[in-house]
Amino acid sequence: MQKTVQKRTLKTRARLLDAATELVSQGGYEALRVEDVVKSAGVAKGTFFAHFQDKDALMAHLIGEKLAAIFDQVEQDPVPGSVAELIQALAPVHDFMTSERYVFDLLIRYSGAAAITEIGPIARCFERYVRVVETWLNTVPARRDVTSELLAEGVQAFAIQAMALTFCALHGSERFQDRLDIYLKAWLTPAA
Amino acid sequence: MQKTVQKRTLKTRARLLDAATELVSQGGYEALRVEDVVKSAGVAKGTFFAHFQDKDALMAHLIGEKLAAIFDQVEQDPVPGSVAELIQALAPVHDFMTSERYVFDLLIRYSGAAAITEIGPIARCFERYVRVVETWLNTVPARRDVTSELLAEGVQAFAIQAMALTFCALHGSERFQDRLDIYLKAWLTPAA
Amino acid sequence: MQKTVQKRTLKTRARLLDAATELVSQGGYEALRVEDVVKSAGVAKGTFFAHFQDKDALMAHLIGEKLAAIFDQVEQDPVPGSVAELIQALAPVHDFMTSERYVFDLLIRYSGAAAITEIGPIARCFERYVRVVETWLNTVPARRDVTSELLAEGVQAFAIQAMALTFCALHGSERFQDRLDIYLKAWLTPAA
Amino acid sequence: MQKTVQKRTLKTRARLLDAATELVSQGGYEALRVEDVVKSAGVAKGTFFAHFQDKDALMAHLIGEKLAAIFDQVEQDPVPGSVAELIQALAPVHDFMTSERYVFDLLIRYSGAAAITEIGPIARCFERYVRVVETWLNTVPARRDVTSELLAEGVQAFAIQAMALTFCALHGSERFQDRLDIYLKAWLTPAA
DNA sequence: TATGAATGAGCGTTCATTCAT
DNA sequence: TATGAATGAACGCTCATTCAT
Repeated sequence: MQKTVQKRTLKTRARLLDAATELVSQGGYEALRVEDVVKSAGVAKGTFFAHFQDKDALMAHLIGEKLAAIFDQVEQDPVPGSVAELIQALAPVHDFMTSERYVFDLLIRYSGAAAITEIGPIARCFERYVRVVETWLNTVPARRDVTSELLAEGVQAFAIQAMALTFCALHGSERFQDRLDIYLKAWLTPAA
Repeated sequence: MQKTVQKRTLKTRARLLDAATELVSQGGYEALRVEDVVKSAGVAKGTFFAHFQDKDALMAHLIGEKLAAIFDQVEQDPVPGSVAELIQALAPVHDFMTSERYVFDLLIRYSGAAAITEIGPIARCFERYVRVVETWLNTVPARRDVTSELLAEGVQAFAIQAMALTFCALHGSERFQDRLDIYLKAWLTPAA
Repeated sequence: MQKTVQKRTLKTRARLLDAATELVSQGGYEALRVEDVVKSAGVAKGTFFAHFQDKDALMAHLIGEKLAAIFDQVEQDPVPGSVAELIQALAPVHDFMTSERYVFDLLIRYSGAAAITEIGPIARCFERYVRVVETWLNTVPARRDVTSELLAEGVQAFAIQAMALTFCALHGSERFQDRLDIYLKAWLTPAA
Repeated sequence: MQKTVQKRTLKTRARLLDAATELVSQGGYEALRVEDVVKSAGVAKGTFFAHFQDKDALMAHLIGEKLAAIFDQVEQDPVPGSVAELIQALAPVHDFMTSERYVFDLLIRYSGAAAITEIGPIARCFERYVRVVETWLNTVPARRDVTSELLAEGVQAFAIQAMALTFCALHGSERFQDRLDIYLKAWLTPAA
């Protein structure tokens, strides 16, 4: 009996997520409204909040899920052997992160966001970002005087910096990848 | 004739800003209400929106102004001679930036925010951040194989990274300055 | 389940209407403020707009309701037996219609106003006006060469004409009823 | 010197009227904004109110002017010899009056409107309407047991009734002229 | 779990009109 | 006469979230 209930619960949750995903694919993340989600899923508004703490939780779930899928793909690609290849390998991640100003802001906001007990899906993605880059640094020529983890965190910091400047009228025209390339060469390359 | 008009305009604008500043000093940025501002300034609501595009524009102005004042102060302090001193010198800036979650979010949101034609006050502050650090790098021991500007941009990137983690349940407990210290030592010190 | 919900909805709507009616009785229609209505009804502003498209919709409802009540009363009065008595019988209706310039304007504006699918409450009242007069024409001596409905529509046309002139500086002094009397005698009386 | 001033005054007034007329021809009466008028005329807002009591005064002027021009034309057309021809002859007037709901409402509102000392341009038009029809009634077969003026006023009343029903969802589909034809035949024709 | 009406605080807007210069 | 910044009182709206059923 409990299983039956759980099944129904999961089904409702799935319907909400499906509806939300569909709506996002049509109008983007920023325009997503809880009302539209529940209408599209065919449930009542209250039901939504029985499944998600709040709208941000849904948002984080959707974006986290999407990023996880992107990382899954990225990790199947060939391992980069140079800074340029590393940037290229991360391109799908960065593209998504800058696909909407709203998405970027939310990612930053939740970059470290975690409830006290549970790590949020977005925080997990940033962790994964670091983990993946850390692994790649075994094959990418880089300085060895600091830990790979620190280097990877730096890559993330520089990527965020470059992405932020993408949205800036002053620097928007400069290419994101070119900028990141300069940053990462300086960060990763051992000073001769 | 034109001057007369401008004088009145400037006076009204000043009254709005003064009122807002006073209110912020009492209740913080997040709690600021447009209605309170106009009431306190003794002007009509319509007048507010004749002076500021929207509430965010006022917010950006206030925060930009505040940061400018902080930089004015910081630039009068002794020039730092080490990474540790550099972090210390920037402390007022970072403290303000992390004083309210709301402030940090708004800063990130408007970090590159600028209408196509005019640079926003916050974007200007981030520029100044880089400029100031760039100057300091003349007296702080740092690698010289890349431009000071690039190094300064990196300092900003790492500071933002460290600040973002400040708000994170996972890393909140670690001291912001310790984290930044590690980052900047790795970034600025020439890899042997 | 559906019934339960409807009951609450109806109750809220009734509270809004009661509050509005009370406020109108104190300060008239023109002075009615949405904010006062919701405050007095003890509901949220958002709730108001969930029940009424906009302020005008409430206004139309209130005025329609009031007119309906007046007609209810009028229809219980003795059936008129002459043009003079007909005018007298309609007096409560005309009095209300000219009680406030605002009311008259709104009546005209919504006299035919109806969403494409639903007939507005005011349009319904104008229909009722014709219906009632039509009935009376059985007992009021009048020409019989045209339908009673046509005659009744004419009575309405002349009443509006006379009411409009009531608000006119040129004719305001002339008595509404005298003017209407002249019109209706000419309209209803069979030309000898 | 006084003449010079007057000339300038008239010029400014003319520019305001020209600008307003042009804007109306583009966007209709309802959408006309004082701000657009002054901008287009190249004068300050305050200047507008030095020339027109208020916006309604401009509106009344514009519409009155337009109607006067229409009557000028109408009076040059052949004198009607029947009810049908009378309706046809008035068609340009009625067309304009129903061209915009806003125009119709304003006409009704000011149908009798006149400041205590000066008759408004719209009131004048309604007077002219009656005068013109009154004249025509010499050549149109009509009852003679009441004054032509009364008959003409009735024509106006029925025209307004028919126009109002034009805007009504219930009767909008029925043709205005057919309706008016029925009304006027009953009104003008001596009851046998 | 599900329902969905109700909440609620505040933002942005409107735009004719006024008034000090 | 001309100027145009300022007025001002509502209105309409937003929309995530709550809660009684």
